[in-house]
Amino acid sequence: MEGKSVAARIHDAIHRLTPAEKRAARGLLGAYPTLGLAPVAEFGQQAGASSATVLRFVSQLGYKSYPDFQRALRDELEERAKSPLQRGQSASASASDDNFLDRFVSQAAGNLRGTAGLIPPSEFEAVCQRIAEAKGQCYLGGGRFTDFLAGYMEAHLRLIRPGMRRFDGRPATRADQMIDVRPGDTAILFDVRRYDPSLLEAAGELAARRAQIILITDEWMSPVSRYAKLVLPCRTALDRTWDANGSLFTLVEAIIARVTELAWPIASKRIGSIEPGGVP
Amino acid sequence: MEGKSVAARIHDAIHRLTPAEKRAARGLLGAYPTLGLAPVAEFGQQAGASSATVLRFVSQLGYKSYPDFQRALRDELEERAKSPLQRGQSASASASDDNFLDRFVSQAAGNLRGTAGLIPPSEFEAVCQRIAEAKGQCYLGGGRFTDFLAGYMEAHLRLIRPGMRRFDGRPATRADQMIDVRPGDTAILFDVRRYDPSLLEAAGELAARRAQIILITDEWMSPVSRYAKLVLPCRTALDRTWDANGSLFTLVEAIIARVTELAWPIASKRIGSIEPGGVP
DNA sequence: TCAATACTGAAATCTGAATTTCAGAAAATC
DNA sequence: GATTTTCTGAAATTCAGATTTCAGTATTGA
Repeated sequence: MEGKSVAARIHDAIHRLTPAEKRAARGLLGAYPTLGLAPVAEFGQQAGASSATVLRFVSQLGYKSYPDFQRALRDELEERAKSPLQRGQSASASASDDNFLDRFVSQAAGNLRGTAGLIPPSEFEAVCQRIAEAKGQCYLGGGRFTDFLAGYMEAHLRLIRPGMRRFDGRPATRADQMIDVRPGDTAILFDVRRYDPSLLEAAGELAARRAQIILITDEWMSPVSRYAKLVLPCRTALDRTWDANGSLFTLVEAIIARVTELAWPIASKRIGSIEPGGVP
Repeated sequence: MEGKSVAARIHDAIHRLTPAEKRAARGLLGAYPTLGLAPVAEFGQQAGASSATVLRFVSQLGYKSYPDFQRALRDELEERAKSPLQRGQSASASASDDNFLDRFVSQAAGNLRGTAGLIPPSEFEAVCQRIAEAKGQCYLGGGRFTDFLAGYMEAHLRLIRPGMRRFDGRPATRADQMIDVRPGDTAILFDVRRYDPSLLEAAGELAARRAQIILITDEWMSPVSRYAKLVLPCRTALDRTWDANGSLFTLVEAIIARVTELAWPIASKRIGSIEPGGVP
């Protein structure tokens, strides 16, 4: 009884319902689930029944209160949003059936699109400008796996601006590097679940030293966000055991590209001085 | 101003928001639109802000009350439910116009799709099986930037199978590690342009020692392919100065996922012995 | 036709959620 | 480093919406 969808409960209960209650049921099924998320009075009006009737209807469904019923609807909605395959079953189902790579890739593409929706353009822009300004030092660090993203990012940004530094190795050595951190410095941290406690600690220390923290994380939001000035959350969910960090990687590349654009006057000189052939 | 989606209003307003209000904004974007349909108190708690802050956030968005804001969300939801087919075009058409991140991301998604088309399923499968078999050693290495991909891949595969080794550091030290290579070993090499001459050299050496080379490269095909048994080319083209390696990264994750699947009987034991909590 | 019963919605009540206030904390500015 | 300003959440207040009551209306069965 507990884990049943509201729609299913309606179907179970419909024969027990009185005429006015049935109107409520029909109304809800017709505008599902939005009508149920409205206040009782509106629900009633839309469905052609009184508030009292709607309430009786909801209680017939087995919910002990109207808010309780609404919570169930919200949970359902959330559930549906999370599952990656709610639309286009025919198209994607046939394509994905046999081919692992195709299926994986289309999920990754979905995460990418989701990420673009999750990050406000102005937030992205603010991050890039902060990096391109090249004021003070810019530190980078990540967790067990994400550390490689930090490394990749550093390898690129190093070419573009001075003052890039990476927290290398284990928490122990981190403390040494902290002493150099000064107010106004920037720190780019990567943290996805399961979130790294030592990184949280490091973030606290950085915040205490007035460094501005840029956090790149997943949709469940690392606790580091507490200390971060700017947060870029990425969609990483996958229908398998582990999450996928591809969206973080692409975000990193987007940042690199944008920062390069912004800092071009300086960057072009730096790059030119390294690669005598010039820039392709 | 009237007919604007809530998400759009958030994007407009986000730079005016205070830190705590931004937490509310991100919380909502992360669980859109369900969180906004919950009572203020719950919204606040979920997003890590107080009710008062959530209210201020909502009013920044231009709604004169919380119920008013919720009505807007419900209307949007209803709208979306009514027209199941014309999602996307209005959103993506206007978005790609001015928005750097969206544009970048949609190119990256295109590369992803292109990559799936470029790689024959059988080739992909062969690579994964080769790795999952776990016969002999498996070496990893890459160029200046792609080395981080090798690192990322190793960090994961290390959990799944024994015998993972990474070529660390500069060409000089590489020679040392070569002496351990035996016939039947596997080497996974990453090489995108401009192709790394030292990697080509290493590949030659590996081939001479009868190691089987798996090459992950771009669509212009590294010269290493000369020595490789299996080649996975990825689309990396971009309409800007540099190429994007996001598709390589996602390919790496796809391989990891598939290998995990194939090697599950062994992998689950290994992982269980490291993380006492077991696999999520 | 007349009870007897079930159903319904208007109005009263009452609970719980939205809103406002305010004092302390944090950040920015000088 | 001190001062001003802004930001924030806890607590008080207000208000809207959920719940209950009850009288009127429809329905059923004799």
